Amino acid sequence: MSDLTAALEVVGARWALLIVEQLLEGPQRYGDLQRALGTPTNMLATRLRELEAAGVLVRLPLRHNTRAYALTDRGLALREAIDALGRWGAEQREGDSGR
Amino acid sequence: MSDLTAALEVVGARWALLIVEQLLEGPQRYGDLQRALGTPTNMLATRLRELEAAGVLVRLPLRHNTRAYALTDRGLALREAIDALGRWGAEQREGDSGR
DNA sequence: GTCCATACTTGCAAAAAACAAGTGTATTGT
DNA sequence: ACAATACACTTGTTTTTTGCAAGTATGGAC
Repeated sequence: MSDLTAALEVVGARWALLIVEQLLEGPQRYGDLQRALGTPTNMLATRLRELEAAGVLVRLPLRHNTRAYALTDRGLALREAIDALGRWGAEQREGDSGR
Repeated sequence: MSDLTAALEVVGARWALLIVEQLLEGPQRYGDLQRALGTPTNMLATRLRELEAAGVLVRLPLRHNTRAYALTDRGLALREAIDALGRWGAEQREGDSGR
């Protein structure tokens, strides 16, 4: 199993990288993520559970029954990969006319 | 739609990035990819069609009924992102004992 | 106590992926 | 000429994942 396979097992599922990208802007609550990304609520709940289990993020209890999701060091370390993919995606769109 | 979303629309599907990673080592034939990655054959065919349509790779006819798949410039430009994800995946595995 | 917000869960349908088997074309061996 | 083999796929069918809609649990605010 390659290093890339190992990475994709954790963040290869749909929505996973988008959730991490959103959290790179700072800790956010469930509803914030949902509104920002448009993720179906059951998928968001599932992904957050998996990413927490993988040590990418943690739940921080706020007041009442609310909590914030925040990236761990491991999660923050995805910034480089996310930026690289984002740059590629941007280049992609520049030359769209040709396709 | 963010740049990351644009990128994931092209290479976010299962197997897509693994196929590109494999082709970073040079043009290869269908059977080579299948053996190297263990991809189900119908999925491999589907992904190759999609990646070709997206301009990530091209089919090069060899002799007879064989062809090689080779990355375009756009495909080669994924190297940075793949390397970054691979490095993250490798770090991930170093600290596995804790989970 | 009623209303609202937040953070989910549950049930079901649709889409995607995996598995298994088969097809068409050319090549090699006899 | 004919059988056996290689290559690049396609075609069903089952299983898994995703999406949609609705409902539940908890904690204030009024």
